[in-house]
Amino acid sequence: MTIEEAIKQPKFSNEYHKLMVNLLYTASWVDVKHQQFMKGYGITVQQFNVLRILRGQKGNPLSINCLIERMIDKSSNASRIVDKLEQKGYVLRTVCPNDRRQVEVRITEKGIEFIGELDEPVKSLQHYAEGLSEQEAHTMNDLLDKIRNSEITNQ
Amino acid sequence: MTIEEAIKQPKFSNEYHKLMVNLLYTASWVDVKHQQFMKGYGITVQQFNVLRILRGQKGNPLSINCLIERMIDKSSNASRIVDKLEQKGYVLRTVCPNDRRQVEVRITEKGIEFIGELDEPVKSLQHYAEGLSEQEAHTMNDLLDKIRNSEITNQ
DNA sequence: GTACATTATATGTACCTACATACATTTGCC
DNA sequence: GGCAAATGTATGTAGGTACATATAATGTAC
Repeated sequence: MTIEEAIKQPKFSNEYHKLMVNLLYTASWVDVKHQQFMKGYGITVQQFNVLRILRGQKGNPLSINCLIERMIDKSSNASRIVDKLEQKGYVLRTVCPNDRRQVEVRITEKGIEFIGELDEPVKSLQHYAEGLSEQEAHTMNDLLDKIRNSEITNQ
Repeated sequence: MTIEEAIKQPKFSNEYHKLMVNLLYTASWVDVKHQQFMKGYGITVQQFNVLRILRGQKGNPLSINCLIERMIDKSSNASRIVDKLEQKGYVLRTVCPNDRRQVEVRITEKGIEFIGELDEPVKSLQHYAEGLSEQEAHTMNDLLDKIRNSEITNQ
């Protein structure tokens, strides 16, 4: 299905307008796929991403602020996502002794086990990109970076 | 800024994983830009999109269902978005005489005037894509379509 | 034409997000 | 040390989203 068919708009004013719509539409489409997948494991996409970031720290804790820096969607509320993960027993929160304003968040054994079970099935989500050749994926990565970085010249 | 820098992840397991993250991150980035812009006009992105769809109908009404088909984010609640637009006086809702289950939504004069004021400034949002050449934009549109359409073969 | 399924929209609910604000702690300056 | 600014996190609130369900109108089989 072309983007024109997907949103029943026969034509766009130009290739750039079409690109903006296509980008938002496709990302939303991918996001919904992720949501549906995660739901089956009783976790949200954001919670999963935080858990995966923490696992990547290999036992070292991360402050809430550092967590936000590493999140894909930085506008969501990291504090409350950590709340949910703590309730599930997947992470532990402790006040940092050096700076008592900071909170050290670290993944628990239970969290590591849980996310480990998702490693294989989660790879299937990548398959959505694998309709592209590696060259095409590379091209697209470059173009996405280029969109974000053309901002300054366009102000 | 590369996607690696943006989310402080030094490397991805492969180009496909990177692409999924990059796609979601970039779309969220663009969406935030749109949100911030629309906020200045007292309207949300979804409300704006609905209003623009209705204007495109050139006076003809559209049912809620037809509206959903044309929306970029189909999972949002069209009924309540129309509520908000009706409260602002930008659209009118009437029961369809032929099928009294359906609701005909049409844009008002006030709505047309309002959205007309946004035509020029809204073009600036497209500029985010204009860091790309027309050829690159075209390539990217094709690749985005390809991602969504490779689904079937990946099931 | 009655019963049942289908369609179109609206609404209730729980959760999520954006943003403003609060609160505690630390830092820098005098 | 005392005070203002900065920093890090949490929370309150309004609104948005996902999904289940409700309501009403229409279509269909008999």
